[in-house]
Amino acid sequence: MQVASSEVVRDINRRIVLNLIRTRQPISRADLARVSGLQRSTISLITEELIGEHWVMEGPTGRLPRGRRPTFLRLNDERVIIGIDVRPYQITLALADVNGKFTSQEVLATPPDPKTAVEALIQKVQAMIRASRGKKIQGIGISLPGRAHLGRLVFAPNLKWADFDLRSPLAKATGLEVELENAANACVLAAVWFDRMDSCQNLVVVTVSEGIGTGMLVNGQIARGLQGMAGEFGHVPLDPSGPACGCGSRGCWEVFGSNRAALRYYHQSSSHPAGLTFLDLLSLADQGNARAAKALEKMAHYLGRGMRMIVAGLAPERIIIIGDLTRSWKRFGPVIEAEVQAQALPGGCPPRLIPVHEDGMARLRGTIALVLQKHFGAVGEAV
Amino acid sequence: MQVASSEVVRDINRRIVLNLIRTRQPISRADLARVSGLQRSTISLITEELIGEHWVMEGPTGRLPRGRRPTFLRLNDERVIIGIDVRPYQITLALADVNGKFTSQEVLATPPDPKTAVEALIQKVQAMIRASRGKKIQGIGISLPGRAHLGRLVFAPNLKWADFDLRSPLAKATGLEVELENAANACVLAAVWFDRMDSCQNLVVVTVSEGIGTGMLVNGQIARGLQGMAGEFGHVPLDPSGPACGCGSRGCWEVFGSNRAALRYYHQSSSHPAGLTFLDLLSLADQGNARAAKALEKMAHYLGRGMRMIVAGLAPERIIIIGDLTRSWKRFGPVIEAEVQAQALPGGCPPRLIPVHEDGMARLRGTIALVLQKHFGAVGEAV
DNA sequence: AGCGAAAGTTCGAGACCAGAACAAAATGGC
DNA sequence: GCCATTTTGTTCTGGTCTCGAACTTTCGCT
Repeated sequence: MQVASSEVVRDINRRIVLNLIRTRQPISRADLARVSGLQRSTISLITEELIGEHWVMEGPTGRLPRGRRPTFLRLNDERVIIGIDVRPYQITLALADVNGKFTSQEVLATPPDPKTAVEALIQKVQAMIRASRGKKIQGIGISLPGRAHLGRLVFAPNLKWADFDLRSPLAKATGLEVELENAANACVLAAVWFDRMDSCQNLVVVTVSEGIGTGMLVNGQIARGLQGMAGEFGHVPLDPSGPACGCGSRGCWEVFGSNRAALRYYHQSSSHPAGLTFLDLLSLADQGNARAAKALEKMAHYLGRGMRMIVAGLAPERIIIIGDLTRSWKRFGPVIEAEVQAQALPGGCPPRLIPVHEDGMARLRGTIALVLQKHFGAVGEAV
Repeated sequence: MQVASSEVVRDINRRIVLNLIRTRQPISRADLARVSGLQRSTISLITEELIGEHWVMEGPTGRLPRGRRPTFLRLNDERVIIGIDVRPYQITLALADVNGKFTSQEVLATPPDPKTAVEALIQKVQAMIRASRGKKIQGIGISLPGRAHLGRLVFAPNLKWADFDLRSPLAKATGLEVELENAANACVLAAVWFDRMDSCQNLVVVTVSEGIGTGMLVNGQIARGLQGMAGEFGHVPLDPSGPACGCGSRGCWEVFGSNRAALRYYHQSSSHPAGLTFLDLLSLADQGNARAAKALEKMAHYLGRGMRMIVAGLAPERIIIIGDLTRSWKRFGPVIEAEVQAQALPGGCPPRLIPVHEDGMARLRGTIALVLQKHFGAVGEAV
């Protein structure tokens, strides 16, 4: 029940204008008025405010067949954001401007416990703050291989960290706002904010690596559920008598459809030296190894089968698939597509499957979006 | 990109006030100011407007230990809504006021084709309009055993109607706005609007009868997905080698967890005259029939197993279960609860299971809410 | 009757947007 | 070179809305 006043009107329109500048830059005030529906006078006042706060800069003047030349506006790239991608074995820190363009990046090994991790991060971030003298840092976004709620890491089986408050110490030591988000959700944010998918109100990201993670956009908002635990489709049992899963159950989707599952299928059918990676398996299959191909096909089949839950339950417009398997999409695509098509009920149309290569940037861009939405996102919304 | 102006502010506050009156009636202007945070002066202006439009009425005056007596405000029950619940074998029409209190109700057999159904409905509705002389009808809400999109019925396997535009002819003939909604979603709306569950932002309704339907509230909004097809968890295969389902797949959740499934389990283990209903089966079990009990337990087990998709995927705060099975909750509750508990991952807390007896009113109240949300719901939201 | 207290109203100030009028800047024809 | 035309961007007025203070009304209590 957030009551509205005049200032709310300005806040709403301000965010609309800021977002239009973000997505259409460079753009003139006159064009902003046309595309937003606000009066030119109002646009002038709002942009004046935004320029005064260094969110927006005046750029070069344009050129038209007739009339006064427009002065283009664009986002001020002096405002930067720190993105941190925490993964089981390495942590990446990066600095990006508000356009999501990265300017620096560094990597460190993931410490075994969260306390030393936070200490290391504080060191690195403070160094970045010193290095980026002059540029205004808007906040820190963190992507996690698990679930965070109110700043605390509450569930991260692949990271062997205990329940820990990550936000407070970082925020305190750096004086910056810190936002935590699940990795798959971060990928959703990246898609919505930087891949021009903001027209799509219902999409799901499925990340496939050691496990399977899902991030959901429902009605244009991230679905987080109670304590941020929504999206754990990876731990739904497809076969309760299947192999044990790290989560305590048996036969979870990720036990059958993850990279690890494919390796297991392969090792079952062929005794091979351990230490084989999933990328090795892809290579083997491409070199004509029938057993490797069979293992991958089995994995693809189960991946598709699990996705039926998502297709039927959420009816998303698109499903974005992220993981090393996209490197061999010719192999996986048709199998998954067939399962998804099989799920399409009469009347509904199946989602588009979009494989996205894992260059490690999706999550990082998501962390940037995480901070951006605080300033650019709709008013009541936590996107 | 809906731009804001002063009028938007009034619209927002107006809806807030209207909703506060709805949920807390009778309530004085002073209390409205206190609870909303708006100034008393503002409340006076808004309530004056609402009284002028006959949304709100002044009621009796209250009594306080000291000071001037407050004049209570309440919703004007002259504004009424027509709710229609379409089910495979019967259609219920009802008239309710804005408080969701029903004043009349009538039933007709479901015609075999949508065209004659619409004609019959038009007749009935026009009669209701004539009968409710003086009262202002706000619109028509319709609950369907299937999915509707843009006024067209697009998926209704249990109703044997083809794709058909239900909205236009009804709206045209009656001059009223017509809203269509899936039955499970209608139950969600009923819970949110009339059962004081508006504090709960994430809940799922599971309806169990011939099939299994689900309605989802995500971030306080109904999740409809592309073409309104979200919520068809009932047609996710739990076992792809299971019995065929009406949807074309095999081994869907509803093939294992519906009333029909329990009857099948029973008939497999004991040759009994056909024509046995699910309620009969419940009675048999209560009378000590071990095979009936076994069949119901199997159904309960699968119901719970399918709910793991919902628990893991959506992490709702509550799951409301509607259907005849709630009459024997002592039998079903523990089995389902066990499965749901098994799905709770460390860090997350499992949803509360709430059995709701199927008195046929949940859907009807949902149809009322469907129309109410047009006037009472948040601004941009389609709840 | 008079006082205190609470409800409800009135009124001026401030924030904001719409729309019209205006100023500025560029093009092209004469 | 000059002026009409066109487009951008600014200024100003009027209207809507909320806030907050002052005010009126209507009770109970002494």
